Amino acid sequence: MTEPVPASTSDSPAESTAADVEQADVEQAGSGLVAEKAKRLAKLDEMRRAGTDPYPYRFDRSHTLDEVREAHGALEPGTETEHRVSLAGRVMLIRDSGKLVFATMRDRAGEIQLFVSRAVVGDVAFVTFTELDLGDWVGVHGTVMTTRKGELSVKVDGFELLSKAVRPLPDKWHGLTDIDTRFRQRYADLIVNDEARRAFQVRHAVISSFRNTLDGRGFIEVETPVLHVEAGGAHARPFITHHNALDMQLYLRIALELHLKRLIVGGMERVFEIGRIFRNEGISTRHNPEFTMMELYQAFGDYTEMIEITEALITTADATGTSMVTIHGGTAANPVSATVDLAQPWRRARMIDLVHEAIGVEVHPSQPVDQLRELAAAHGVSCAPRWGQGKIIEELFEATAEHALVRPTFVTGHPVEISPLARADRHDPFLTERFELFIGSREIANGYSELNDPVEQRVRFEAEQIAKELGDDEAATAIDHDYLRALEYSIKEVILFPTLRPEVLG
RNA sequence: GCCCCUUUAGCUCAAUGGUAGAGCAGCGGACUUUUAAUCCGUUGGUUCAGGGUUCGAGCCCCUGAGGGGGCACCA
Repeated sequence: MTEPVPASTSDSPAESTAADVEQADVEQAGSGLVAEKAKRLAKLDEMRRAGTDPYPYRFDRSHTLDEVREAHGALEPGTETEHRVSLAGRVMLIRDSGKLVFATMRDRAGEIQLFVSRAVVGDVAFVTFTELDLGDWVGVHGTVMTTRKGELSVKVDGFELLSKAVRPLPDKWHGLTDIDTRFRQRYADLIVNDEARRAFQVRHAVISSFRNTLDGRGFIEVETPVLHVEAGGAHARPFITHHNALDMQLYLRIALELHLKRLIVGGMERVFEIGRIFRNEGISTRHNPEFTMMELYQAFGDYTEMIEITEALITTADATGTSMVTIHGGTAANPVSATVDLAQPWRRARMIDLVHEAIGVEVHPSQPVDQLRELAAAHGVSCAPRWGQGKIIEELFEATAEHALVRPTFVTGHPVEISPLARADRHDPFLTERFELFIGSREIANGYSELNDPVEQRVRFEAEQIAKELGDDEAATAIDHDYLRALEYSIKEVILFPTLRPEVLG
């Protein structure tokens, strides 16, 4: 990054040039990178001496690169048009063949080839163009054409540097592969890795679709506090912070739930929030201390309606333009892939039935606990002494059935023991009206008919000894409502700047 | 937190304990339809850090740091 010279400084650019500053670094480190930067900084000084601003204030483009491709993508090879365009983009590749230079330019939406002929732009401008570096941003003027091979190009007749890149790009073919470097220098990752850019476009499309879908169903988007007096709504260790004026300890929220429920109490009937939450736990490729979660709550419905909404949210968010997707799941040792048409109805199955399918033996929370313990042991699941039937069934499910849930599957009927907030199944008092959506062997959504009997809720909480959840009683006991906690985004590939250990800059 | 793997040029990667290399990028040269352009030449290194063994360490040993994977926990 080049710092602009402050207007008040008495140093003139000629007395203290960027190249001079860099020269000290050359002597210090002497690496190829420093030498390369020094060359590019010297070019900047040269341009300024010649009266050209290497970082001009503005460039008015006529089209984005995908617009040009859309309008002229069908041109026959060897076509010249009169269509004039002004385009802006970053120089990604240069192919110099003497008196003719080809360059690949890219903006956020596409790429196009620049056709720069010495005979067209003139000797001086041609040399200037060949002095561009990979990574520079340029604005070009010219006409749309195709080469003999049919490559859509712009025959450049004028151009200007829009922003000089002082640091070289990563390998033009391999890009950046080191995951650590990709996250630390996300800007470089976004420049060279198509998949990195695409992930965030898809993420935006999905969230935008969620908003549209919920808006169409009468949901209101809200923002609730991030700073909580009590960190509730989930089981997780919170971040602790402090408010000076109140001299009070506060927690960063670990869930959206508590305030959204209060809004249901207040009669808003249908609300949702897409918000950042914070959990002070381990960091891994799939766990970031801060991540985005969506929760939505609807009064008067039950969990079957929430299942329907969940399926609609995802099938409507066709960010890829097709309902056919390939899903990767299974385990690391035994990966499984499935190509699925999301438009087909998704399977719904009770947890106990999935366990039955997997091990060939029927299970139910009403069974004697010793019987389930033996079954668990037979499948390599070691049980803690305090575990009841419900917990053992869940562990059996995770050990024997979960990995096979590659296609979207709603797992329902979780045992009461492991679902302290869910209402009992109206047909089976040992189970709850709850679901978890599994896609690719991973849980991505969770919801239920909420327990709304205050006495029963208190009994459950006390039985579970979940002290932190007790703060939720006020909201839970005041009204009759159902809720869904739905979709969560959890992988770092959709987080632009994941939390990393501080980098030591040499 | 535990186990395994890993860290070499700007990037992607090599290198039996015996002079640290290649491709790309960069630099110089040739080329007016290339497209990872091609061809010829060429610069560039605190081999993550600190100790140790050895005549000699990128390589072996110890300690530490960063990263990746797995387990545990979760989302």
